[in-house]
Amino acid sequence: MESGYVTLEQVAQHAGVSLATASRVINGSTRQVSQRLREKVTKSAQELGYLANASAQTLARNSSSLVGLLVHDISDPYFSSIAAGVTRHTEEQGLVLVLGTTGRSTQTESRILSTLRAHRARAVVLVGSRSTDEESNRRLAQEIHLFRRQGGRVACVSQEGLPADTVTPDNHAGAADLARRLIAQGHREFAILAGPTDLQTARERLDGFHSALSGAGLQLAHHNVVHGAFTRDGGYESTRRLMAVGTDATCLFAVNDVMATGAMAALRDLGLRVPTDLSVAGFDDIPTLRDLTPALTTVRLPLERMGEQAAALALDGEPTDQPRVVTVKGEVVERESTAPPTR
Amino acid sequence: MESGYVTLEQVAQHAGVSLATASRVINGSTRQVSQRLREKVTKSAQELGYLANASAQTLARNSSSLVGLLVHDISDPYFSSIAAGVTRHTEEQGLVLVLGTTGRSTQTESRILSTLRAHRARAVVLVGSRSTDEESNRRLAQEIHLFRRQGGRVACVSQEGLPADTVTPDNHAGAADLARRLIAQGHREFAILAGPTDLQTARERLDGFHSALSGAGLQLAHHNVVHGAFTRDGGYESTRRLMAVGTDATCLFAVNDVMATGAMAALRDLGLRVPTDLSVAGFDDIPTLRDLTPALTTVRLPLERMGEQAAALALDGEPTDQPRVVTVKGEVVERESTAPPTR
DNA sequence: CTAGTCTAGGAAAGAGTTTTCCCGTGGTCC
DNA sequence: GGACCACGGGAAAACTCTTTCCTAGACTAG
Repeated sequence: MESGYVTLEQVAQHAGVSLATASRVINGSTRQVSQRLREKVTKSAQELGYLANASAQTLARNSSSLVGLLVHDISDPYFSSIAAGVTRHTEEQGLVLVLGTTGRSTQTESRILSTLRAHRARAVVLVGSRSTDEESNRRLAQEIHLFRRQGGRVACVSQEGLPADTVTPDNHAGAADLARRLIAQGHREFAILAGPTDLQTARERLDGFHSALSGAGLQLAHHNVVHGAFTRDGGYESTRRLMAVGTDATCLFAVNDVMATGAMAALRDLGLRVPTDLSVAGFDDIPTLRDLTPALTTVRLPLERMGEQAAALALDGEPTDQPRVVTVKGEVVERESTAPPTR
Repeated sequence: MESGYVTLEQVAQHAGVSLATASRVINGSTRQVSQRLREKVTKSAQELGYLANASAQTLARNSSSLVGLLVHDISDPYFSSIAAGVTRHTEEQGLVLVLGTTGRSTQTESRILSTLRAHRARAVVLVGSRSTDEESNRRLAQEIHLFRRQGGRVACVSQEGLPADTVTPDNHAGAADLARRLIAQGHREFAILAGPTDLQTARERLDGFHSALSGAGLQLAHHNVVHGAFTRDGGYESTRRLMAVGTDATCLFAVNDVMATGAMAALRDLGLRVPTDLSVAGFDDIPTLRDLTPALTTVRLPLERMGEQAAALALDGEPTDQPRVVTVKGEVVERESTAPPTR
């Protein structure tokens, strides 16, 4: 009681039983322990303030209660929403969540993954779109393989293609739905903030939007597609570039909400009104951004639920041989940031 | 290489040295190892793909590389901003961040704290205002004491009064500064969304605002102070209640930005314009909310830096006997959500 | 009544590191 | 040349659990 730690041995001694018995009582193993001893042990543990040493348990069991969560940037509301879902699920199960932020560096990602491996983490949830760079995908797949071989489980959010269970939004369909709704509003000329060229999610959304336009017999002018960072500032900057050369578009589609936010700020700074001068639409429906004015027309994704589902894929049930893929449909939400074109 | 894990013993064998030597090479202990053996060991480790078992290390060293971070709700941008700072600092040091979300329950908070204790976490950063409930504060202080006794270090953000290093915003001064600026704009009648009654941060901001008003010879009518949840929806709901009974205020101060966001939404729904019909001010200057329109007048806190500082307090240097307190000044940022009153 | 089965308890063998302690070698100083 | 020291290396203890294996006793069946 006095100094430092109370060990199970001390509890056993205090209760007058063997170490084995004490262990069986405390963690409730398969083996039975008589009511009498059971009480003695719990009472002793209580009195001494015993707290099991988690690393010793991990070492002995060769399996820990750690679950990893890898995101690009936790202060981005997209990631923090998903993180909230993952946390909820892990905490319900009494597991411990380890948060790793990669800052979009695949190197950091691999490093953290191996740290998790060192900790014998039970599972890891990878969030954030993969790049289309083959080399780094291969390296990541290798790390995942190692993680797996040690008995760890892996689930991904929004990055199909990796050898792991995945919950992914139907980016293509969502963007196509959105495009059709915008066309229905009367728009014919579109500009797109397409994000980075090497980001799968961004590409799928671009493709989906594009194919719906084609389906409606509309062209997308090359100069109306602007690439840039997948962030608020990326959206701002891309919009400035777009408007600098000028555009004939009546509607601007940013492939995610944070970019759309940047776009709206840029337009405001340029003295343009949304949606009067230009309609703006996004993708994700980030909860924190719902209070923007004008409210953003976007494609709603149940981000928190997606996090929960990913955690469930990684933690519940038995591991499967074939990677499972849960596809989440996005739902178009029309708000004030888009309106029929005035010209 | 084939099955499961590579242990240090295997590395030692492969290199033809003792376990002790291998250990000394890999972790770079105080003891010297000859260049010759050093190379042999690193080469073997490399070849075999050795990765140290973190729990075994923790057990042997009786100190882990885990750092805890406790927040109320990670999807709240206030917390995720701070979390970003904490992550940055911990990852720089090669430490592993454990994220716990308490959902504002002190019980959950204690539970997570003891889990961290079980893991021999090196430090923990507690974020989020303490309640003014004495009983739960006492329990928390007790947990902190236990954590400390095991060699763990504790730092807090925004919750002075606990026996731990703290970085805290100067809520009183910030709110008072804001009040004076608003008075200078010409406002005389204020309404306040004061948050929960038992939240220290909320109370300090209310007090600071209030004392600046008194200093200017202004009264704050009782019916113009509304209490409610510290969240966006709390702000919305409080505003609805305030407006339902009617107010003579020309300016509404919400004690944090997310509440202010809710307030603006409520006013919009009521058909009132900000700032024409009513000015609105907040506190925190949440980065994600900077794109609201009208842009929010608020008190800027360097949230990410505060997170870093807290992590630094908990990790760098030697533990001190006396709790250190770092006070962060907030800076008033005037934006479009406040304007001189029109009546 | 004996052989066989089941049960609860304990001793001890791990799990993979770190670290202490011991030993031999080689150098330095009178 | 002997006493002392510094240094690099290894054997083994320590860290705290879980779990296997063993044993003694109780019970059941024939």
